[in-house]
Amino acid sequence: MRIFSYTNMMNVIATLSTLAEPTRLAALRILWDGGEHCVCELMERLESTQSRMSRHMGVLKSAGLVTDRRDAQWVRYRRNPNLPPATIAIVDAVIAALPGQKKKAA
Amino acid sequence: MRIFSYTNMMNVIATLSTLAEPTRLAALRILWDGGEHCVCELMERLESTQSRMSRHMGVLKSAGLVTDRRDAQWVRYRRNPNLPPATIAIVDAVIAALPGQKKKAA
DNA sequence: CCAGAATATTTGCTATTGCGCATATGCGTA
DNA sequence: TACGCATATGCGCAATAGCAAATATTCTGG
Repeated sequence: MRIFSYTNMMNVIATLSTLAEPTRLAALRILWDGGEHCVCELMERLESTQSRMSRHMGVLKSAGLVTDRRDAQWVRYRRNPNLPPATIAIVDAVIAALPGQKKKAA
Repeated sequence: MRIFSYTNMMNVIATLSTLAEPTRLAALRILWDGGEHCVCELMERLESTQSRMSRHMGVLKSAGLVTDRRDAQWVRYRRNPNLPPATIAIVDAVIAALPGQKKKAA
């Protein structure tokens, strides 16, 4: 396993493994709207634990998918505005594959 | 972690974790052309081991991404022709994100 | 039936991942 | 400074994934 141009292939792999976790994917989906969301909000909406949520956000962050900003006692996370198009395409496709939140039909 | 409509979300997660492995992703990329490829070929091209390659192909298969067919002493794998569009979109995006094999420019 | 090629699978092992719990840290206010 | 809220992190644990080596299985040709 040394032939492919790992240099970059591994970035893709990293992105994929980051996405391949329910809580993380759900969080990213929420952040994908571009807005800011604090850990506490995500925690509530995803019925997760403080430590778990924080940890997962850390993973998303170190994968470069999201950005954080300290605002008083909160930390606001949001979708990294500088993602490479290829990465955006992947996340878009993944989120599109998720079951929608079923708005009521007309 | 019980609120989201897991039923289907987990399928996406499964697909993602399947893709999140270098050897598997590289193999799928090869199979993505729609043609048939035996394990021995993949093994060679990816510089992998017999057991490793076989196992990874098994994972791709049980994830529903590929199909296999026995042909004499070989087993020919190929991209599952009946993938749901959403899955195809994901794999397309992922493969597009991989470093290309650099054809010589004009 | 036998030998050999191509695949699959079992086994034992190591590394990684996700979790909960407890604790630490940053920040605002009294 | 002390307290409380929001978030991060250290730690030990259980489950999972991936690997190599050995063995089993399937099929072909003789």
